[in-house]
Amino acid sequence: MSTNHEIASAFSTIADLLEITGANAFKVNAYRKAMRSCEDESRDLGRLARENPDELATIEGIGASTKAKIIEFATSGSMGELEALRSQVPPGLPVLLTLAGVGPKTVKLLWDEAKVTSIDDLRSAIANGTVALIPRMGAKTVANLREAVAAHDVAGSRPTRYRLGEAIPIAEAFLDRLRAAAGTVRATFAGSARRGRDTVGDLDLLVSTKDPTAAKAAFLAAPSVAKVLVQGETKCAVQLTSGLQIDLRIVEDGAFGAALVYFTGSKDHNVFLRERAIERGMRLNEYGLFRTDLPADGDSPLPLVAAESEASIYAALDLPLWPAELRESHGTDFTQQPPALVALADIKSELHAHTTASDGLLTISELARLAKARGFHTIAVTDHSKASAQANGLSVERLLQHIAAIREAEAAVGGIRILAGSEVDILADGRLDYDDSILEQLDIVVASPHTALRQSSEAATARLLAAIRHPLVHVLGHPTGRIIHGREGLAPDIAALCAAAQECETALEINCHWMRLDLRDTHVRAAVSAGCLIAIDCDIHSAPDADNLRYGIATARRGGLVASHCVNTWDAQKLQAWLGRKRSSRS
DNA sequence: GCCGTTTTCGGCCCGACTGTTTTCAGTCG
Repeated sequence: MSTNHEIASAFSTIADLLEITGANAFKVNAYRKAMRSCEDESRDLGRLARENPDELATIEGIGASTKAKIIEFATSGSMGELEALRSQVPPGLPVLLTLAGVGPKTVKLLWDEAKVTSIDDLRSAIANGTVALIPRMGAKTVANLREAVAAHDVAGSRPTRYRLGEAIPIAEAFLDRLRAAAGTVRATFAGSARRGRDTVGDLDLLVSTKDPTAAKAAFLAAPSVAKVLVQGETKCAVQLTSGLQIDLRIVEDGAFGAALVYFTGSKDHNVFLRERAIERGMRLNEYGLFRTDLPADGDSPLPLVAAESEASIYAALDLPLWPAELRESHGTDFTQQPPALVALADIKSELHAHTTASDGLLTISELARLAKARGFHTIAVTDHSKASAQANGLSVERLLQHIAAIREAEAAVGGIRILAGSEVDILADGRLDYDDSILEQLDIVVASPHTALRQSSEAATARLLAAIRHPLVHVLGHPTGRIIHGREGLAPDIAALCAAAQECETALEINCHWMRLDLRDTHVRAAVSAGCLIAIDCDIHSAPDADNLRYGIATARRGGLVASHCVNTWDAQKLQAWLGRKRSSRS
């Protein structure tokens, strides 16, 4: 676990323990906000605390107290406050907060009234009737608790997050159902999926309709629904057989924009918008933006200012419309004009793709036709190098034959530039898997780490810096090698990589596969602020992989990337010039 | 605990649904 995650986790635990002990709710919130900021910070907080501690207080949500705790953790490896709280609360108690429908008040009640200090205690107390004797614990609540404990036994205590590429297709299947329902006007997904986060805790769907009953019925009747969690007039929630929760909000079409703002979040961004509304004598909720500063007129409704579109609401709050992917709290000044983010339609080339020569499923020609069909002017064939034996990596002899085959295919297919390239392994010590004399014969070199992905941060930094600075390397492929929910990957000094990449004009890759998304959003933000070039590539092994582009775009947008710094948006001439320039600058 | 061109003290978003109650507390997003 990275230092940032350890610190975030400590703040999260402090928040949980404070909540159970009945501390001020705003204090609890402050720790939760500090937790999110630590998770989203691209710099290493341990290093920052030791080398430049004053910087800590400039991070959104970090003040004097949390700054001191970060420094304490960085120097001593623990937090006194956390240990003190732990001594007051039985260790098995915070886990109860993960039970569905159980919050801090319920945990405290169970602890005080039934001496429950763990899931096992709760299970026994339900079974022997102790829980039913507690005030406000009716039959229904006890049954819900029993069910929550059973669900916990199946799923484990960790709330599962779902990878974006797993969740989006499910969302779209539900949207198809909703759009087919009578009366539906608009339907879309919102929440963290719309913000393009690499994983989502649940899915949030929004529908505007003239027939709420039909929308609700279509939603609840979906075949993958295992359990209905909530069903009201405007709000429903279900759990799928996979465990994924889907929330649906039903509104009139006139309120679609307000509901979309509310349901897209982030939570912190909603708070920001609502506070800004208050400052201007208005109130923002999911139904619209309303004036509250006019003389009260009995029971008449508040005058509506804006509701039908997101743009109208932002405009009425004197704000430019911010793209969903940037609606997070990173100390962003939302009164400023947002960057013109790179979009799917801007992408004109794919620079990382495999063929049957190594571990891909497509031939060179099939790959080229796929890229051509997408309107790309260039596709790079970058099969694995010899060290990736498990991926049928190419020996030098096979690579040379492959280059010739690529030239032939380019002539045969026509109408698209096919670059002869390689995804060359970066060996553990930073050397590349082919000699320079071989690499020189290629049009493009993507250098990627595939092995030794557990080496130290220092070793990883040195290894990747060597590749970035290598004069024959154009792109650093999936720089950390992480697999979401699979492996952590390398933890290099991202700032150092970005500085070198900017200097050498080496592009850092955003690998679009939803299991990778590497670089991740926080890294892209660091790369963007360093002025780096970014490659957004699908690492195509089979035709459907090309559809992952949207996930890489989402990650790029979260990082604030504009088209001009994304090499895949360049026209063929500019791309070619960059590929050649790197070579000619070789000393 | 954080934050600040009206504030260094006194605020801190807003509403739906559920279950248990006869008006509301707790949870969730």
